[in-house]
Amino acid sequence: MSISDRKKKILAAVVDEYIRTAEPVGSKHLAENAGLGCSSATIRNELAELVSLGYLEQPHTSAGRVPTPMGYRMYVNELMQKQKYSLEETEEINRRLNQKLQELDDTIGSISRLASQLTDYPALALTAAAPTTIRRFDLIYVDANTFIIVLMLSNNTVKSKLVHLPVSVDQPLVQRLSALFNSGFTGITEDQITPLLIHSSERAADDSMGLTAVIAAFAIETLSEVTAPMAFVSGENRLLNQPEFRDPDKAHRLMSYLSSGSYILPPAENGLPDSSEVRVLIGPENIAEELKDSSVVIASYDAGDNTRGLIGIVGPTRMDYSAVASKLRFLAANLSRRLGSGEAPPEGMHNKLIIKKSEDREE
Amino acid sequence: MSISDRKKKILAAVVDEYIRTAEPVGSKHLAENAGLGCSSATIRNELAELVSLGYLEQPHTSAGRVPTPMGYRMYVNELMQKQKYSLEETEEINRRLNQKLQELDDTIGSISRLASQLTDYPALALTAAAPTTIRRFDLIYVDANTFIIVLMLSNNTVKSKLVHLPVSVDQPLVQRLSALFNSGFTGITEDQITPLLIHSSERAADDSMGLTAVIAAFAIETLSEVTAPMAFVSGENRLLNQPEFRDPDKAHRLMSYLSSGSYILPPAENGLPDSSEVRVLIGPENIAEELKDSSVVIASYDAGDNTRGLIGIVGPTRMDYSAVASKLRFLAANLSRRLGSGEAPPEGMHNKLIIKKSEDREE
DNA sequence: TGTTGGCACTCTCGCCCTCCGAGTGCTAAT
DNA sequence: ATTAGCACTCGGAGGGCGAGAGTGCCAACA
Repeated sequence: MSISDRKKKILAAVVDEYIRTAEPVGSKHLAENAGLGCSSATIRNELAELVSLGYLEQPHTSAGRVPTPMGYRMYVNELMQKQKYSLEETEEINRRLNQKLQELDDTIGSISRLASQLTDYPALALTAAAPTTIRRFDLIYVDANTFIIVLMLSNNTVKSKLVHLPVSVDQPLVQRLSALFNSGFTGITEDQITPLLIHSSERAADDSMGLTAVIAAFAIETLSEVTAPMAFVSGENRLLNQPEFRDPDKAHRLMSYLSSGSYILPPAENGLPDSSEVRVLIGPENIAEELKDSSVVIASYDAGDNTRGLIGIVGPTRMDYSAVASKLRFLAANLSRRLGSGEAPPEGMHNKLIIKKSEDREE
Repeated sequence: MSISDRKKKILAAVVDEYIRTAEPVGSKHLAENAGLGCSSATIRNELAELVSLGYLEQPHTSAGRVPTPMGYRMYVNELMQKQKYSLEETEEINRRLNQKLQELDDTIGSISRLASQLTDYPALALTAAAPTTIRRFDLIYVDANTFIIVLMLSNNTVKSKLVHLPVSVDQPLVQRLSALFNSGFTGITEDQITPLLIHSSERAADDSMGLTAVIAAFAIETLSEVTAPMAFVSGENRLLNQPEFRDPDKAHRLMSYLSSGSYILPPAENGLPDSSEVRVLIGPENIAEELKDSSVVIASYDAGDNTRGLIGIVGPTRMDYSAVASKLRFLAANLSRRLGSGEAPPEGMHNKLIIKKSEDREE
């Protein structure tokens, strides 16, 4: 069912105003400021209808109107004007994105921090699990009791580890193991590394000291670490800026849910949506009980290596959807461009001589 | 100046009770529950004196007494009874410590999370900067456009990185560079890697493609990363459990200070105290304005490699000093035992076949 | 001299009540 | 269909009141 054009205008004005002020908005105020050419009485009539249609509600008789989740939904779907960035803002975000990405480790954490700083809401970042294999295996002999394991993974990262041994090994054994793992353990996923495979390798290498097991364990651990979905939340405390979270208990409930790191996305979103579209989950549309009266805005980006990452912003239902959505869209698009696309990730920028470490944190 | 024995008992009782209830404590209540054999009137007299001595104060006439920072200081220095753990608790902490340390990366984060969980206050973890050098350099040739840099550091960790090149290199060059770096760049600290050194190496290696600069940049970056003091905060939201932070603004101020990651320790503590003693900073003893009416409990531990780490707990001045201090002491002692002590860190436990990943997060 | 019970006093907190104003719904006029 | 006017409603701020907790002081007592 469609509603009149003027109703839409009024609804949009109500949502905009409520987002700005967090206070129920009345007919008179609307008539004066919203610039639609009619009097407060007319608007009152329209408002009454919007209430009975379910788009608005009144906290109590004779307070102004407040959008319902359905009202927000309509706003997000049809009425919201997409925000464009000025050149300076774009510049600013880009600059900070660059800065963040230079701190190459903990990328996911930086992204979520950046998103939170930009929007002034709590942010979360997730990465999906992606099947990863070992592409290359190296063992570096250091001394009789020490060697280094170096794994090059199919996602073009390298993991390494120092191993101290209670027993001593000789260089030939290390080389033998290296060759063996390179042929037997590359190109397979974590669950293909079976005890059987380990055992047979052990015999093939003539390894009586359990080295094989140690190396295999590191391989398994590394793969499971890389494969595991990761979650990161930051800026939880920004919730306290929002009037709807002035109640410390309420704030605490949501904050500890957020930092618990266990999000439940609605089934539809579960597979980390492919499109670079921004999704909005309003109040009861969320599955998690703790989010039932909050909203979440999610964007996904191409993290390279067939993986999609996800950035989300959490806030009250009265969230500035327009601003948040466009910021998230921008961020996701840029991340995709930088991280994603094809086999060879743009290592280029890491190769440059980057000495200065940026030390800025939140605020 | 020393105070009478009974005054001390009473002061201790007041602090204990106030820590428990967060409410001013009155003479009658004290007479009935604190088990010192005298009447409320006597206690009133003593309380009045304690007030004039500066150990206690009254929020207003005819409310109970509340400890002043000076009162807490006395409590912490002399009156507080050190809490002993039951066997089960010790067991429990040990179990979780084991679990945490198995997730070998992000140790500092895990420690702070664990501390926060144990105490139910926000926790922070810091590591001091320690001079670190490169002990060994390896370059692994992958293909004409790709090689891996592997650095073994003086703190017995290994860092590695994949480098993609726009130009192609041959294996001999890579080997030449490897040898060169091994002789020229090991055993020196970050600031000894000068442009001059890089330049002369470049010529020595006959490297016309700037590879030397790339590798040197990684060395510098890695060293500065490892050397840099790190900070980590977790459980900020637990502040909201404390009645003194029911005011969202107050809570927000402190929380955002905490997550800003810039602590200022009093000069005395600045060098990360050597002793494994636990320090308590009460209210105004803190330098940072934001901490003036909160307290911080700090313990330091031997993180190996001549580095000391620091764990801190932040809470209201009415903090359960006794419990927090003993938990922190226990944690620090255990960490020292596991991480610290001498040249060869106990890698042993990492060598074991650890496959199960623990997935618990906060709460 | 130190301790105790008694008593009047003080101050906060929670409660209720009232009043004010913003905003509504309805009706009659345009 | 829109508007102006009007009576009505309801939440929130502000003021007054009473209860209760806790004190300080005093006089009596060991």
